Parts: sequence; C-alpha cells; structure tokens
Amino acid sequence: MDEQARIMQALGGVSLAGHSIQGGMALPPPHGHDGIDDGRKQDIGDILHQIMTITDQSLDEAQAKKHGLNCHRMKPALFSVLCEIKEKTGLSIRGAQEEDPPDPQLMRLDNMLLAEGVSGPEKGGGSAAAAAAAAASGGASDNSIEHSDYRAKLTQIRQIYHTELEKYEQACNEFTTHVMNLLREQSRTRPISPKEIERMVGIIHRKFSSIQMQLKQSTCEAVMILRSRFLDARRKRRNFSKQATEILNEYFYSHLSNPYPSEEAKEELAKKCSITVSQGVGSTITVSQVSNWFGNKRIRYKKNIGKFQEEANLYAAKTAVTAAHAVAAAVQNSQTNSPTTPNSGFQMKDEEFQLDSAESKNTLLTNMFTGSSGSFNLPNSGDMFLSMQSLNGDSYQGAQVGANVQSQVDTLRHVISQTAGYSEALGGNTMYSPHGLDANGGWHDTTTPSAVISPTEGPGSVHSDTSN
DNA sequence: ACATATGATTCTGC
DNA sequence: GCAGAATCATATGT
Repeated sequence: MDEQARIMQALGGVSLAGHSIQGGMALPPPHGHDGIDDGRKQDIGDILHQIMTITDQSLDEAQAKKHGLNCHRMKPALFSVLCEIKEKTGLSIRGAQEEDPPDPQLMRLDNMLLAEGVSGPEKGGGSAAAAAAAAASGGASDNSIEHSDYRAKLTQIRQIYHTELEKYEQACNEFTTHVMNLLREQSRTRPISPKEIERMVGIIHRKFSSIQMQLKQSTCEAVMILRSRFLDARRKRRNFSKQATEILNEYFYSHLSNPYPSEEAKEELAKKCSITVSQGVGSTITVSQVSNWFGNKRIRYKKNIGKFQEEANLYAAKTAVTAAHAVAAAVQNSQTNSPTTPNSGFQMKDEEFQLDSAESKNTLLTNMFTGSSGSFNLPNSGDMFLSMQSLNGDSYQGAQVGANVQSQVDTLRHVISQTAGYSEALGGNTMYSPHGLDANGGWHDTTTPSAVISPTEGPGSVHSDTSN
C-alpha cells in the first residue's frame, strides 16, 4: 500500500497529451517506506521518470515509450489500482443521475406526436389523425380542399421531424463512438474503466435526448398551430347559403311541434343543402352541421319566439302556398282529368318531407291570432291573407311538397278559413291538434295552440338574444 | 366601430 | 349519446 501511495504521489499532476489525470485522485500524504527491494524500486523509478519526461520527447519517442509502458508488467496492477481509487473518489459526483426515470413531459410529447400522426407508423398515419381530429371536433369539416392542405402541411412537419430526429440520432451515435474510442484509447494511459465509459455514453445519450425533446416540443407546437389554423371550425365559420338556411327553416317551421329530425331526415336535409350549395364555392353541409343548426334553432327560437315570429309566418305561408299549389294542381287534375297534368309532379319523392298540415296550420294560427310573445306586431288576418296572396305568385320552389294531397288540402282549408274568416266546418279534420312548447319550455304535443306561447314571455317582453 | 346574427364548441344533466 | 344551455368566435349589417 505504501508503494501505491508513493506512486500516486509521483503521478499526481502529470499530464498526458493534455489530459489531466488529477481529477478524482485523492493523494494520501507521503510517508516512510520499508520492505521494498531495490530492484523494484528502481523499476518504479524508471516508469515515473519515463512518464515525467514523456511530454518532452518527440512523438515517435513518446509513442515508443508509451508502448513500453503499456507492455510493462506492472501496468495492469497500476491501472486497476488507479481505477479503483478514481471510482471511490468519484462516487460523490455521480449517483444522483443514475438511471433516468421516464420523463412525464417527454411521454406527453411522445403521445401527442403519436396521436397526431407525426411519429408512429408511416403511410396514411397523418391523414388518419387528421380525420380523427376532424371527427373529434364535431365531424363538421368535410372540406376536402382544406383537409388536403392540412395533410400536406402535416406531412411536411412529419418529414422535418423525422429527418431532424435521424440527424440527431446519427450525430449521437457518431459522437458516442468517437468518445468511446477516445476513452478507450486514453484508457491505455489513464485510469478509465469500462464502467466509466459506459457512464459517459449514458451522459451523452441524456444530452442528446434533451435536444430531441426540444425538437419534439417544437414539433408539437407546430402541429398545434396547424390544427388551430385548419381544423378549428370556429375560425373558419361560414354562414350557410340562403338556400340551405331556407331548407332548414322550412323543415323547422313545418315541424314546429317536434323539430327533432331523425337521423335519416338530417341526412336528407344535409344532402339537399349540399346540393343547393354545390353550385357555388360553398362547402357541403354535414349531418352534424344540421344537428348543430337544429340545436341552435330550437334554443334560440324558444328563447325569443317573438323574434322569430315573422320568420315563422313567412315559412308557414310558404308552406301554405306550396300546399295551395299542390291543391290547385290536384283540383285541376281531377277536374280536367287531363292526362297531361303532371300528377307525378306532386308525388312525394321522399316521405321524410311530408308536410304536416296540423303543424303548419298551427304555426299560422299561433302566429296570427295568439300573438305568441305579446308585443310582436301581429299582422291582422287581412294582412296575412294579402301576404299569402302575394306569395301565391311567388315562384318559390324550395318547399318540398311532401304531403299527400289530402293533408295539403286540409292545410289550405284551415289557412283560408282562419284567414278569411270562413266558418265552415271543415268536414272531419280531426287532425288539427296543434303542438308547441309546454310550460317548461320543452317541445311536446298539446291540444291548445296557445301553448306555443312561452309563459315567461309576457306581453311586450320582446327581448333580444342576450346570450351573446 | 359597434351590434347583431350565426355556426360551432363545451359543459351539464338525463 | 342526445338535448339544452351557455359561450365562443367569426360573419354580416349598420
């Protein structure tokens, strides 16, 4: 042990090729020596001398000396002792950063990149994620143009991410092997154990993974920005076309008693709205958009019936006019018995859009006579009739005459009778069962037209939608 | 510039 | 999962 101590002391501060070997070496104080034979003493002295003078010599000479040292029989023993001491003294430095636990932040980033289709399997991963994102946001985005744009940008991000990642990995590997080679090389002259090399590799990997995390973070940010730009429909909100709104309103007011279109009805409405819209630049209207529309409509109508009175009148009138046309045609058809009269022209193509005579009448009656939310200036019956007459000449085509002729006749009869003051018995129309909002504000079937009036809407209580 | 309209989203309750 | 309600964010009208 004394021998070792002396060696240590002698070696302290010696630099080889610019690498200090002082780090981590605690040198015990020198003290007396005994029991070492002179031959060995001479040996060690030689080694020390060679080491001390190695930097003063030429490269070739140094190389030769180094080789000599490496081949020296004392070398393995010295090396292991130095390593042991270094290991002991270096303990305080490490230990803290041993095995790294999975970073939650990194895991979140990884998950997100995977979910967005940036990382993970190649192929249509990006578009699949885009579609999923679109579906998540209501499925309302059927904008193929914008979607392809989004996908293109996502692919771009994906490519950049992967090339960068690859670059980092390559650099990391190169650097690691370089450092490993260097250390291995130096381990000939410095006390570097394989364990230490391993640890160094770990440190390098950690450093590189922190760089990778930055890359992941910025990629995530880019994706988020992209998403907000392309997929947040609220940012891209566009009003529906006039025709589309008309179709939807048509359905709403003709089903005022129960404005909850079935899934098929919604699909049909969406299709119709999209057809009318397709001639322009507008996007198509999806089922979920129809659902949104009805949701908004119901709540806004209920909140302020007065505000929608005019609209309700209009659509009810349109419905009635449509019915009138149908009836007129039917009558003409039956009277003239003309084979050229297109009977099929009034045939319902789609049962979904049946005209609900009771409902349309209800709308009319409610609007005209009950006055719903009080302060709305009700048109008197004459006005209403006039307006209807004027509408008669209208070339409005929007309303799908979906009803059978009989129900249209009923509607028309009621409209006419109520409007013009006819008091005919309207033989056998027991279908008249107006529906409306119940006292709780929900839609239900009632038997009194006045039920349409919201109890909370006293006369003169017209107010605007303050929800905004 | 401001108010209003409107499509979409989010939250809550059922 | 749907509907209602509240809210957001944009579009449109003045």
